[in-house]
Amino acid sequence: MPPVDPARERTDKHDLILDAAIDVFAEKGFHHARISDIARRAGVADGTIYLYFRNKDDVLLTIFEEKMGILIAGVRVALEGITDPMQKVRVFARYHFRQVEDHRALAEVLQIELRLSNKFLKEYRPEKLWEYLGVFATIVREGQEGGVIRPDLDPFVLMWAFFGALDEIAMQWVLAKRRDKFSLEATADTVADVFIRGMAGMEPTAGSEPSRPRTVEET
Amino acid sequence: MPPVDPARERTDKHDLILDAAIDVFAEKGFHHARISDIARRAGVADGTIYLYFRNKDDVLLTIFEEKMGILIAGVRVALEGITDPMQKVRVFARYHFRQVEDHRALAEVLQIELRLSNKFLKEYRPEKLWEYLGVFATIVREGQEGGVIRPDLDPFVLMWAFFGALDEIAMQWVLAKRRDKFSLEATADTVADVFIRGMAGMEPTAGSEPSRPRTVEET
Amino acid sequence: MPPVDPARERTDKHDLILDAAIDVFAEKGFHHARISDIARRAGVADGTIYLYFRNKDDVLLTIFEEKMGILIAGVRVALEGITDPMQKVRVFARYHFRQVEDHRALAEVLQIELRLSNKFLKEYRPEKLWEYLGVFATIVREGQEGGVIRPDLDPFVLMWAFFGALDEIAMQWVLAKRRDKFSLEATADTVADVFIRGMAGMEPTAGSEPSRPRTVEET
Amino acid sequence: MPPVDPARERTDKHDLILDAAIDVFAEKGFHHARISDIARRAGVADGTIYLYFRNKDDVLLTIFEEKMGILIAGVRVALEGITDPMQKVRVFARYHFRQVEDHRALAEVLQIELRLSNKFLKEYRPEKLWEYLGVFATIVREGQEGGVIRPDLDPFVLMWAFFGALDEIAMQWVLAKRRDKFSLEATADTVADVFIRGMAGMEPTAGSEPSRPRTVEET
DNA sequence: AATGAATGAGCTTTCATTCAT
DNA sequence: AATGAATGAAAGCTCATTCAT
Repeated sequence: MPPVDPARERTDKHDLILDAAIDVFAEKGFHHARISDIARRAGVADGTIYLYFRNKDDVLLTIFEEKMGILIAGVRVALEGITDPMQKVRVFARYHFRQVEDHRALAEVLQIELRLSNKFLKEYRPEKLWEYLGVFATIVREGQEGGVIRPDLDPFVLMWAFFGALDEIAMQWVLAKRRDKFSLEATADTVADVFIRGMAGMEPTAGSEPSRPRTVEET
Repeated sequence: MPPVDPARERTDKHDLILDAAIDVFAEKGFHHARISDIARRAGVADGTIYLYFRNKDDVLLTIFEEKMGILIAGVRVALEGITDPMQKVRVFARYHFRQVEDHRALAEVLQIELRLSNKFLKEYRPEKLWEYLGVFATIVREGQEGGVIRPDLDPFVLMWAFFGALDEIAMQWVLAKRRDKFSLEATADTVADVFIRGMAGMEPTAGSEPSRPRTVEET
Repeated sequence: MPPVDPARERTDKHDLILDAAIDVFAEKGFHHARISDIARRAGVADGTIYLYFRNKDDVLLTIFEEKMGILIAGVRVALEGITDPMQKVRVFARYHFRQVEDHRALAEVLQIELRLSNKFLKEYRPEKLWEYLGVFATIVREGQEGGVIRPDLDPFVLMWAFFGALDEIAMQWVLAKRRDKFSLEATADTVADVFIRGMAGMEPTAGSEPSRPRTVEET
Repeated sequence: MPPVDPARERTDKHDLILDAAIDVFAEKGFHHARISDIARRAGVADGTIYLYFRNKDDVLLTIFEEKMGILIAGVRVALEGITDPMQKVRVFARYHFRQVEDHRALAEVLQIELRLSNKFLKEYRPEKLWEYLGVFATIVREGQEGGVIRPDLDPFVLMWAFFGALDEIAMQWVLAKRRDKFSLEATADTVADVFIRGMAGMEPTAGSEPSRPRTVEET
């Protein structure tokens, strides 16, 4: 008699390995993580990992692909029904930090290890990251079309800047020895607030005119 | 001045190795870089590297320590004589990107490789990074004391957010296949502008108004 | 006769696997051939192979045993009715090369792979090979008794020499990129001719004189 | 103070490894031989082997190249001053067997393991083997020009046949449990004798005319 | 009988580090 | 100080074999 649901069975082991890998990668880093570490934590034999993944790199990439897919779906759900772009920015920030808080190990892996891949797995294009960040870029564009965000700002620059801000803060939170040192939720509001005001529309503060920024004197 | 001075001689080889290491790390990544690669590029024997550095990690850490020291000194010089905190923010952003542009290999190493070293992240305290960013936190605090930055914003959160924004954009610039795809200088202004407006108090001080940021020529 | 007979069924799968193994061994070599390759080519599951054979070595050995058995039976049939020992030599050579030509993959396996297995060489006694070659030794002995082959020649030495000659030429033919480069049949005559003359007694019997060997069309 | 002769020093370790490899390959076969086996026997570390050879294959190929070079030089010296082609054949056979006798392990490696490479290292052309055998082909051609060897025999076919005969006998000698079971020297004479007579020239044995060889009846 | 998912031992190769010269 | 040959630990991956179904 076969298992109740072989597909489910397979999925279980696949996921089992991925979850073990996330923990191990987060703990020791991708390069220091051994396949045998992942296997042991997943409760399978070393060779079994190669039944589900081509190699160690493939494990990392699959983590990225699958987990980012969930993240993207999640942020879309979180934004559903919200019409105010500025409110969307706040929700995005909070959602991001919520995920970091709930999936600390995953956050570590995605933040740090993936950059390695991004750079060294030459052929790999992190489409999923672009898709996730594209959600933010779309918010910005909608805000610009709605007149609440200045149209002269490049959505892509804002996208990277916003993500970089969130990412760096998440990193510091992850690295912090006392994890409760600061509240990610409150921080989300701070960051969202600064960006919202910074991107905000055409009504410039009264009585001020931009100064020419001085050129930086090179050292 | 003849190069006979032994101390000078030593320093020369020390720097020679570090500069070679920066190039090699940037090219192949820390883990794929071999000591023999560095030695060959520096024109010394493999063993010689161990006369100047404890091990491979030490080479990376020393790069960080020494180069961040220079970076810190440089940003202080760049900010000298500027009194307006908002202007300082702009200068900081421009200075940061100028360094990235002028020292691409170093930027790659500091941005990516350093984060990869778990040793670095979990045991090593990057005091120099804190010192560099502390310059920005001080700007914020001065702005708050001067009433041009809202006092309810946490300078540390702003510091990490600002650095994260700069860092992420620098990363994208470094990763971009066509390096001239977008102007880091214009982007510096955009990011600084958003933060300046975002952090601004309700009663703006004259001269703190951002300049028109130039639009990035497509991603 | 219906194929329902279980014994017959078993034999079918047994042969199916052996034939698949011959192809795979010839293609990739014994060591590079995977059990799963053989299973796939035979259209059975990996595990099924272990129902018919003890292990991978056993597959190779069984190929040898069974195919050599057929070879031996075949050469005996080919020699049937021939009385002249010298003519038998010629027939043997032609028969051998005909088999190589008709069963190229099998020839490759028997020639090359079998020798590689140290197990085969040092623990296994290739009785079947001795039996096959024994046919030739018998021819020689009969020739010596009949006075057409010099009695001072050791039949075993001649046996190995003759087989070695045939085998080496077959190997070159198998390895040749252009398989039609030379005719194995003509070469069979040349080799047989040299051995017949070389072994001939001083007072030749009529009819033992070799035919003109055809010249090989370039190497 | 450097070693007396660094080149000599290097050569020593190079040769040390090759000689160890010959023994190990002969004992366990190429595929079952582990690099660590070779290293242990050579008295060096595993990694040292990779300072002198690219990989395991390269060790085998180098054995072939270098040892065949010596073999070729040796057979030429052995043939020096001999003018009679038939005598040359005898000397060649004796020389070959002498080498097998004196370098049993090497003979095993060259005979068996090399065929694997020959077949599977697709790009590899065993030029040295052709060069060695070419010496024999030349003898045949000279004999044909001198009228002592029938001109209708293809020198290449004879070359492979002769080598195959020697090789097979050498193999049996190597495999024989009682190594003194038969004298290679006497056997050399037998084989040479058969070939010499078999190849011999235009004076056919009196009173005999070649019969048409019957066509082999296929099984 | 048949399956094929799972196992885990086995081995080549790399490269940071050492140390005799 | 400098060299660079030598070291040897370490680990990713393969694949013959097993066994629960």
